[in-house]
Amino acid sequence: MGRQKQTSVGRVAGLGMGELALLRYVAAHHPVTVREAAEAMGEARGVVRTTVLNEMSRLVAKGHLVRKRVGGVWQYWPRVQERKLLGEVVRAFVAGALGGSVSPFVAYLTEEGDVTAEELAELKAMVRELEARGKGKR
Amino acid sequence: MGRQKQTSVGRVAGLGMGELALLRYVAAHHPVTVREAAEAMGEARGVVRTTVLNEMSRLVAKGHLVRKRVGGVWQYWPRVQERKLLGEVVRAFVAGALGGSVSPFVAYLTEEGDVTAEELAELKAMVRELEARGKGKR
DNA sequence: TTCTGTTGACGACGGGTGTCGTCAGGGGTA
DNA sequence: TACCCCTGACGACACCCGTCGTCAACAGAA
Repeated sequence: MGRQKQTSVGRVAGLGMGELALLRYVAAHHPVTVREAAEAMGEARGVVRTTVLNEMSRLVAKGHLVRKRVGGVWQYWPRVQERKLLGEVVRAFVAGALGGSVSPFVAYLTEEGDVTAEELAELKAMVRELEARGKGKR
Repeated sequence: MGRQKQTSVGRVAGLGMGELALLRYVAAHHPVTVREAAEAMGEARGVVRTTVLNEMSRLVAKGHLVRKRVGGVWQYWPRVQERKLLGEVVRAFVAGALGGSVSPFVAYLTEEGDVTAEELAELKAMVRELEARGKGKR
């Protein structure tokens, strides 16, 4: 699949799209070497090894990744759990792009979100709890 | 409220944070003149008139805003409804930053989303419908 | 008509990201 | 030991976006 410009769709919390994609990959497959990540990213985004290497360095510099030398090669780990990371990302997005309102998201979910069974169960539980507590505001 | 660096938190769908904030403002108050927008943005983000003017021009160039000369001044309108715009933004975010999965978002809602009563009702309806249809996947 | 404040069009700059190419080390293998 | 492939560290560039400053065109007020 060919390269794409992919300039600025979805930057969040001090991370660019490329960095975020890479970070997600590492979070899902750690520990990871540059080679592995480069291959995955190469396939997913069509980028070269040095690009990935650079991004990983930046990620380390930004404190999102940590690395340790193992057998002559560096291996990378995410600094925080993926769940936590994405939570942060979502929070930043809601605050920054949506001005703090979750309505657009709720609308999105309602209209076309591919909600899995687990997610549905989660939502159901949330709805039940919020209703019980009468926590819905305004 | 002071200025902030606010470099890259939340870029989406070919729009920067500043542009998006401005676009939201216009969508919520159209028709709007540069002066009005500049005052609002000046207060909200601490930016100068020419900055807003520039952003509005870019937004026009990108096709997100249209303008019409009224009494010697340009007035701006959003090209699409705010609801549609934000839907697009959310879609881009989910696809780009979350890799297509809405889980992080559901988790966010569950944990700390300030869900209003209307949103809660919407979610409830959605849950009911999805359950009825057995549409939850996997 | 002349002066003054308002508008817009441009042009600039700096930083952050995406993307590479190049070059120097290091480890095995002939 | 001499060579070759794999790794990383750097340095470079192009773009986009946030932010301004400047200057010319205009519309009223005097």
